[in-house]
Amino acid sequence: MSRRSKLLETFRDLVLNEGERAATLDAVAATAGVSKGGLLYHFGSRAALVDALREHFEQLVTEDLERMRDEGHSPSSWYLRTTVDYSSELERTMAALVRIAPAQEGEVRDALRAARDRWHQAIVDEIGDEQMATVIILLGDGIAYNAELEGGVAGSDSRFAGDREVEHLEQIIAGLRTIRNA
Amino acid sequence: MSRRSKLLETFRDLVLNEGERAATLDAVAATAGVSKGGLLYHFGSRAALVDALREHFEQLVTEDLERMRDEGHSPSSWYLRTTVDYSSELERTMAALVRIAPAQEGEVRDALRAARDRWHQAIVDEIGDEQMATVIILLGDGIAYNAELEGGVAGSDSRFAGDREVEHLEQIIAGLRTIRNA
DNA sequence: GTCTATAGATAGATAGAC
DNA sequence: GTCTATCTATCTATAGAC
Repeated sequence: MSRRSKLLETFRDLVLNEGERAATLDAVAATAGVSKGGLLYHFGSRAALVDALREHFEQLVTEDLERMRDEGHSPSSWYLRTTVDYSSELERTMAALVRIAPAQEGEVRDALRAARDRWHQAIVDEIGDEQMATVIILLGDGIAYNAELEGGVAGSDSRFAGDREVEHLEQIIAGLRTIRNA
Repeated sequence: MSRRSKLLETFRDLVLNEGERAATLDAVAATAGVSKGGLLYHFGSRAALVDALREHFEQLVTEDLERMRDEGHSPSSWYLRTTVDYSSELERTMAALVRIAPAQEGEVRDALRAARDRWHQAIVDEIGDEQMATVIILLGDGIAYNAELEGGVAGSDSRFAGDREVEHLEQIIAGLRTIRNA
């Protein structure tokens, strides 16, 4: 991994683990084992770190949707199952952006909204039901929220954000679609 | 409203509107129209502001549950309908605590978890179905997440967090419970 | 209770050596 | 590309006048 990527990952993890306030240039540099000058060579300002994180997120979302399509996954199932994997790069990057969004100009929030709408559309295309698609998106957001509350443990079997929970959700959604299609 | 309450509210709104990073003692004092010394008389440190916000949240949750019970509301419906009202003191206080949670000791996260579990239990007591109760909690969390993404507009008719959306959710949940009870 | 003044630490960022 | 040194602004917090 390039040094630049390593620094961006360190920034992201500090935002997630210690909060936006603790993710200072000093902290990023020290955690990544580099001097502040070294960090500032790759990212000329703190805002540049945020920008790079957003750009990385947009790329990850595109890759996620491409992979979903190329491997022929069901969008609704794919969305719930990838959302629950809080250890993935996509989920961690998105969670970090959600944290810092209010302090940023509109671009970060725009990127988050755009990603949500792309997933929503993919699910609508699959199941042809706007409201059910919204339910699935909301459930995914709820899972992510609760995963964060538990400290973001990957593969957790928490009552609110575990693997088993997703299986229950899928059964419930399957039941729902049955009655709505009847 | 007491000056102390006014200052706490200002801190909370700064966290929500500008982010944790911008909610400094200087900013709180200036926004509330008081000097920094005046602020520090009421809250001896920044940590004291966070503590007071958490205590206020715990009290609001208790009042919310008492009101729900005393007025005889359906817990699942009450939860979804109060969650969508992003302008309420409870929702704003909770959202602010979610923002600052990672930077805090365990107490803030404990309070958030405890509140979630109290609402979950109330819904389980109503509908007698653990998994459906979890679905309702997750939908509520998803609504809150999306309300934040839209800037927390009260009474919004957003596709993801509006009043009409909650009516759809309630119809869907009602349908679900019908088939699960059959 | 509220203020001003100020201390001491830390923030983001620049300059220039290597 | 990475470092040290340093500047300036801002942050939390204290002291003490009113």
